[in-house]
Formats: sequence, C-alpha cells, structure tokens
Amino acid sequence: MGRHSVKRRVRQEAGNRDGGRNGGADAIDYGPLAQWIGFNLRMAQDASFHAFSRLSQEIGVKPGRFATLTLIGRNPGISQTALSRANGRDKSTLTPLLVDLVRRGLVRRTQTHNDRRSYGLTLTKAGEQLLEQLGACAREHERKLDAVIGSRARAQFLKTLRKLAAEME
Amino acid sequence: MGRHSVKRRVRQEAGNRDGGRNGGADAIDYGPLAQWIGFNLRMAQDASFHAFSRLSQEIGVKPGRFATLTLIGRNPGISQTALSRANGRDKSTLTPLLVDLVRRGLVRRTQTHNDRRSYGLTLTKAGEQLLEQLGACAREHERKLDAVIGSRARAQFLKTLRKLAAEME
DNA sequence: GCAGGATAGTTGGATATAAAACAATCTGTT
DNA sequence: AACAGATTGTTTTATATCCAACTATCCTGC
Repeated sequence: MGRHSVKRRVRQEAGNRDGGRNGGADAIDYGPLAQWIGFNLRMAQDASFHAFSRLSQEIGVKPGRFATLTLIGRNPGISQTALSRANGRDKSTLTPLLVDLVRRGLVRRTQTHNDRRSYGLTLTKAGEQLLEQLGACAREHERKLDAVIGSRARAQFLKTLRKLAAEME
Repeated sequence: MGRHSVKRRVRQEAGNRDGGRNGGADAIDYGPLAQWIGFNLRMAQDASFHAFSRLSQEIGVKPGRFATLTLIGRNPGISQTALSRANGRDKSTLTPLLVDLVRRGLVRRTQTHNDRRSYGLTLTKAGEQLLEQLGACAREHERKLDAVIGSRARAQFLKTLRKLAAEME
C-alpha cells in the first residue's frame, strides 16, 4: 500500500482535480461534510468496525457475532426479539445468524416457558469459551480506541454516543 | 412447592416486549458492552442514520446519495476512485450508485482529459438543485444532532470522531 | 515501440441488513 | 368459548456493501 515513488506527473492535474493517485493527502474539498456530525460519525464507525473486523477474524469469528454472544451470555434465556432490540438489529436479521451459531454449537435454543412461539437462548460451554476469547479480542480493540480518543475525552465521548443512541429517535 | 421466590427473572422479562409503553421493566444487561466505545459508536451511528433516512426519504433520495452528491458538487471533475476514497466506500459500490444518479439526470460523466479509463463527474443543474434541497435536509438533521449533543460538547466530539476516522486504520 | 506493472471502472459472488408478508400462538374482551 | 388484535420467529425480497477477478488503459524502463 505504500507508494512512495516521486512522480512528476501531478502537474497538469493539479489545476482542476487530482486523479486520486497522489500519494498521501488528496486535497479533496469536503465542504460542509467536514463539519457534519453525521458524516464523521459514519467514517469513525467504519474505521472502528474495520479495525475490529481484522482482529476478530484472527480467531475466526465475524464481528457481528460479538454483541450477540455477549448479550446472550449476560441474559440467559433471552428471546430473539428482545435480543434484536437490545443490539439494534431487525429480528429477521437474527434468524440466519442464530441458525449459524446453533449449528456451530455455541448457542442453544430451548422452548422452556409457556409461550410456544418464543425460544430461550443460552450459551453452551463452547459458546462461553469462545466469548471469553472474544472478550480478550474486544479489550484489545478498546485499548486501541482509547489510545486514539485519550483518557481525558473518553468519558464525555461515551456519554455523547449514548445520548445519541437514546435520543435520536 | 414454590422455589426461588426472589431470583432474578431475566428469563421471562427478557422475553417480554417493551414495545412502547412499558415502564422500563425490560432491564437488559448489557454487561461490558455498555462501556465499549465500539458498540456505542455503532448504536449512535445507526440512530443518526435512521433519523436522517426518514428525513431524506421525504424528498425521495436515499441517504447514501448524499455525501456522494456533495463531494461531486465540491470537486467537479472528480474521478470515481477518488470519490470512493473520499467517501470511504469501495469503488465497486459506486458503480451502480452512479449509474442511477446519471440515469436520473443528476450527475454527468464526461471523458475530458487524456485518460480514457476514467470519467470526470460533475453535477447537472438538476443535481445542483437537488443537492440544495438535500442541504436543507441535512442542516435540519444536524440541528437535531446538535440538540442532543449540546453545543458545549460538539467541538470536542467532532474532533474525536475525526481522530478515530483518521487514526484507526 | 514494447513488456511489465500500475490504475480506472465494471462485474460477480458473498454477506449483512431491513422491510413486508406470513404462520403459529398468545391475550384480552365479550 | 370465540373472536380480534398483538407478538414471535421465519421467509421473501431488496439494498448496500466488500472483495477478488476482470478488461481496458496508462505509464515507466528498456
């Protein structure tokens, strides 16, 4: 990804546009986007997601599985609908995901209580073990995030994120 | 025969709905997720995205189109690759999007300079007009975001988001 | 000029997600 | 008991996205 050869063909393009291939800073004019929370929120989320994606891939788990397993571990017996709400995803999204987690022996679905429509989700032993590995992985990710954010700003930043998630309906 | 009278009933309650008028009886345990930047970043981004989605839908434009149009408007003649980088998406994602924007007469692709591989993107008159409408829409969205964040925290919050986007690679 | 490598844009395959429609079941009112 | 409405999880359909492979073109070194 490092292209550091100094070419001198930037000249003609420098006037109007930049073909996109000048080494580092692209001199793109972001206009109002630069000031917009929405845009920067998306870019930050993307960056964080990709960084975590790389980490979790090393232990063979896709990033989306992560919050799911944590929530099941913390709320044994939770239903799919409650789970989907807790992690902010549509319930239909959860169906194939859980099929996969069950097939891999990480999650159990039991039909305990009186409601025959809903399943209760729990982690298996293997699920708990994997979750622990993932926990280490996530803590490392959080350390990276903290290093960028700085301990000074962290608390306030987190508070603002929570407010946004809660109040932007 | 009644066992465990005082035990936590997360099981049952987690399965309960909390659709609208539940007085907070749901009580999901988020465990470490509550403290994780990554998770809260995703939830905040989702909330912001959905709010904007609703707004922009009113004028018949999908939210993804927005940054794209702004960047083209600000950088007339920009190439697809440069655009994809500026906007943080893969270039292949842009292909169908631009096909649509061109078909709708909002964007023009011209083959100006000497490189026959690349197109130069510019807004049409209609594109500029639509962008202006979208601008109003986005400003309203930003007002909502600001109202939640508070003018106090805004600058610091934005700075942190930018740092994350820039340094988490 | 020409070969090898780099780059622009497209295509195809895969995944994640949402929204709407659906079947089974529960709940409340009568 | 019976019916109407709500809810649970699934299926279907559609979109957005990435990555890898591809084609066409460009550039550099010879």
